[in-house]
Amino acid sequence: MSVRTIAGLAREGGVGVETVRFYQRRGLMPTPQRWARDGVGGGIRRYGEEDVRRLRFIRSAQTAGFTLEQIKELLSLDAGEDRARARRLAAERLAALDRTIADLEDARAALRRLASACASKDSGPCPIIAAFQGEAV
Amino acid sequence: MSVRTIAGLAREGGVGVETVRFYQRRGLMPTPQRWARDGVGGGIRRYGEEDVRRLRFIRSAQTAGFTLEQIKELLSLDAGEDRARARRLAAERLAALDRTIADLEDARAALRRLASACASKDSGPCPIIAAFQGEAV
DNA sequence: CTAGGTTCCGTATCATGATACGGAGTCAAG
DNA sequence: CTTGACTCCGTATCATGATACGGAACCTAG
Repeated sequence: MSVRTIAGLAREGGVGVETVRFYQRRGLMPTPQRWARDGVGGGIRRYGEEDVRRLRFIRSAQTAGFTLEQIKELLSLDAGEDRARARRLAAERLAALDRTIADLEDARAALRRLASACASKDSGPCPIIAAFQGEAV
Repeated sequence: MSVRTIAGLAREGGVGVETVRFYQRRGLMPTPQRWARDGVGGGIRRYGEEDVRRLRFIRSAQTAGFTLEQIKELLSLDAGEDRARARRLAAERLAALDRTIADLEDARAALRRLASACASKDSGPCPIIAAFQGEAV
């Protein structure tokens, strides 16, 4: 499985074909040469392991909260020389990520309060809004 | 500070005036009666503490990952009797939240790998994509 | 009582990430 | 050498959450 079409690439990356094409238009994924047959015209584009890794990286970086624009920059840095820039992007995202995780943990606590406030009985008012009020800011 | 206009409400809720109006259109925030003066015509709408709490709840619930549609339902449940439904929504979101937090922690680990892989020197290629490859699936 | 800042309201536009559509080209199996 | 699935490409549309605009009504200070 070293060479695949766009559908195979999409499958391995866990996205749809249209999404791969969307990334190509945005400059996040390469648009390889068409595999010309003997004569005229282009054929079908082929993709390799490198492309699968790249696609998976995009998904991971998205999870980390990078926007597609930032991911595009990271991809260009991957090959480039500007380690300082790469480090700075990583550090910024790391800080933002830590804030996000802290916020989500507050939210989790609120949800637990909500769940336990509504735990017993099957009817009667359930103070949903109140359960979210005691949050650390 | 018990009565305020939309601008005051927005400020206390940490959002813009247009956002409050957007929530009103979406049915997330009430559109109170205009404070009619003596005679004809409406006046300006006024908002109280209750509205501030409601607005802040919306922001918190958003942080918890609820969509505006789901938040709308939560708000209707807050006053209602269907504790079972409320509990189920909370449990579902809690599970999703735990998955999200786990994903973000993986992402954080990847970012740390990236930072340390690029730590020394100020130039030369920096294996950004590779830093994201060793993730727990 | 008038000038200015707000409010109100409908409608339009944006940003981000993705998905849909349709027609022409390509390919592989039968 | 056809048929049916897939590719390619441009363009259109969606979903979500938010912001902008513009004119009429309103309200308050001076």
